[in-house]
Order: sequence, then structure tokens, then C-alpha cells
Amino acid sequence: MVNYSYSRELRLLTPANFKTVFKNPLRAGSPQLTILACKNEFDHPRLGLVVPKKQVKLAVGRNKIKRVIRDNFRLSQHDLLPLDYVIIAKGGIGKLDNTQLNKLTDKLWKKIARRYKEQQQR
RNA sequence: GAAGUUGGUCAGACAAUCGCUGCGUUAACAUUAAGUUUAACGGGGAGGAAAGUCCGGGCUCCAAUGAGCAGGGUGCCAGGUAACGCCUGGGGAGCGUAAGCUCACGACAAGUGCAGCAGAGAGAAGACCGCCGAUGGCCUCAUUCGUGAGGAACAGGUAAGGCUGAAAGGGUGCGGUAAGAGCGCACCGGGCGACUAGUAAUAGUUCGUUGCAGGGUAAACUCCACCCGGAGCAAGACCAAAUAGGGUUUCAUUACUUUUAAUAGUAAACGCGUGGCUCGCGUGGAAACCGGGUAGGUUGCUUGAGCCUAUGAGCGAUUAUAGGCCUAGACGAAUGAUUGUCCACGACAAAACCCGGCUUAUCGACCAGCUUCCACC
Repeated sequence: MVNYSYSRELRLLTPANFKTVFKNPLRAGSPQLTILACKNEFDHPRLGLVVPKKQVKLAVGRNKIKRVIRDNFRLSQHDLLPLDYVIIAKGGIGKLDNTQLNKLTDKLWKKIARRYKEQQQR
């Protein structure tokens, strides 16, 4: 059976982890979300989330976005390339409902996978 | 039944699948500074405001003998409480037919200040229009030469009426007067002092006294009474790598003296510039122990002024006793996602050391008390 758990190994835990991703990232964007990705030393992907207070005012809203994206990541973790991902929320994300948000993240996973392959071929 | 008012309760429900988190049990693994890591099972897992951070406390560290000053806060009375700026009951004022609601409600007669425009005058006020002109003077007439009558309004008197304003220095009436005026009187109102009721704020169709004495503003300074040490869980406590660095001891090293012998003793050095002094630069070994402490980790961290029920005390806030219950504890931060069914189609909004309040936001649903109106018996 496939393991869909979301343990601590799959998260970016310290500010240092985030910094390394920010330094030299691959980008895939949309008006509502941006994904940054970067190689890591593991054979599994890791996720970090950034939802600024500026973009989503209420704590309830910020939590909801994080949870939906996190769950999406958890379920699709085996299809993703083993990279460190940082997802940044942008303006207008609060207007999306859960299904829209899921579709959008799926799209961006594919997009960033394509970019990564292009870079490797070069 | 309608409208209103007060208090309280709830905060979509159910099922399946996949997760997260900490607790308990079991198993495996590891034993390095720490029961650390992994797996399985069981039973927990946001709010009435978790919010704003506006008050009050606990807790922790720092400071401290107490008191005062400064600064800040509170402000009718009594009670409740760990405490409060909160709550309860009472008084007063205002609003409402009523149930009920609202109030920053100490002192402007301690002192100092402030008040646009208008208005004559705004605080021991003032005289523009007005009223009077008794008294003194002026003019005319009469005269028994003492004065009398009339007039004007110069001096003067006055504040009734008008005017201005949010507000004009008790009100109404009668007397009084030249005209007026608490000038006098009656009634009403006010002040002061008793008395009575009440713990008190305060009240009184009570008694006496006082012509009545100066309006507002203290969220103006101020005065009076009472209260307040500072900083905060990133508080604080503990464990503690790697690397660098601190201290102590021993050994090593170097020089000199000594000895059979690094055996013993003394000094701290050694190298280079430079042969020596001085000066400058560079180097200064090893081990053990001690202390501080960074990364990181543990703890503080949820059993508490706790909740529920019953009984007693109290108008009530609350409290006493007995019994029962354990109800989130994260740290890149859990409490979710997907699908399905149903309905009244789900508001405001998420813990971060913990409590008690206040304030603000909020789709609705339900329960109880009370008031007014209508209908029926």
C-alpha cells in the first residue's frame, strides 16, 4: 500500500532551509500562487509554505490555504520530483475556493516539473 | 396573537476514505547530553467572543527598610471578589405608557483660568431704547413774597418692560413708590442648622432660622479621598555538542646550577632582526579537571481563584459544605482535506503561560421571566 503520510521529513523546518531555496530557485507562477523549487540531498520532496499577512488578512484564511495546499502536496508527493518547494501566496488567493485551489496547484506542479527537466537537458 | 424588553443556551448534522498532533498501552530500534526514533491500537483535539490588548490578578526574574516626592489611575453609597476601571443591591438625575434603559454622578463658597457671535451689560455686571424726575437747579404763569401750579428733561434716581443670547443675579401676587427695587408681606422655591428614617448615599406634607449670599465649565489647571515598585513565558530554570576561547594542575620544552642518573632545585621562555642590552615581530606542545556558554534540546505547559450536580446562607453579585469529573497544549506551528446524503444552506472569526472582566464583530435557532395592546372565556 502506498504511504500518504506527511511526516516531518517532508517539511522545510528551519529558516536556513528556506534561504537555500530562495537563493537559486526555479519558478512557476500564476496570479495567485508562485512555486519556487530547488534541488535537495534527499530522494523525497519537501514543502514550505509562505502566506503573508498582507495578502490574507485573517488567521482563519491563512490556515485554510496552508491546509489545502499541504493536503494536495501530501496526496501527490509520489508524483513529484524530489525537490525542495516553497509556495508563496499572492493577492486574490482568498477568493478561490478549495476545488479551484487544488486545480491550480496541480497545474503548477506539472509546470515546474517541465521546467526542471528542461534545465537538466541543457 | 402582535409589539417590546431582560436573562440564558446552541454555533450545520451524519457517514466513508486519506492525513496531522500530543496522551496512554504494546512492540521494535538505539543507548550519543536528555526516553530519542519508528510502528500498531485506544481514547482526546479552538471560541463565545479564541479578536482588540483596554483594565485587574496569578506566576517568574530584577530591585527593595519604611515613608515621601514626582508620575499615573479611580471618583454617589453599601456589598461581593484574589483583584479591578468589573459585578450586585440601593440613592439621585434623565428617557420611555410600561417592563426597562442611560449617566466621567466628589469639590467652582480654597485659589487661578476659560467662554466665538450677538448684546448696553457675561460675574459682586450693566443703562441702548425706556420709566421717573420725589430732591437740587432751569423756564413759564400766579403770588398774601412764605410759596404754589405747570413745563422741558440738565444733574440725578431706577431696573418694571423692550432688545441680545445657550445663559441676564429666585418665581407669582399684593402692598409700596416720583418711578422702581425682597424695600415689606403671603405662597412657592433655595441656603443653613436641628429632628426623624436609613449602615450610608439620601429622603421628609417635620421644626427652627435666613431676604436669598456670587450662573456655567474640573474628559481646564487645581483641591480632597483612595489605589499603584519595574519588566515580562522571547519571563525564568535545567542539559549542553562542534569550533574558538578562559582558569587550575601535572608532564613536556628551554636556560642555569647540581647529581652516577631529567636526581633535585631555580627561573620562564624560545626563534628571527642582531654578537650583547633594549625594542619590535612571530611561535608557545600534551593530558586531566573546573567554570562560563553558542547551535540545539528539555522544562515552564496545563489540576485551575477549574467545571457539573445537590443542599444550606443571602433580595442579589457571591459564598459554605458534600459528591462527581479531568475537558487542546502546538513551536515553519496540529485540530484538516476529498466524496456522498439531508436541512432552516451555515455569520463573526482561530489558542500560543494561565485566569477574572470590559469593548468590538456576528447568519440564525431555541428556552424562560416581565410589560403594553388586541381577541376569547
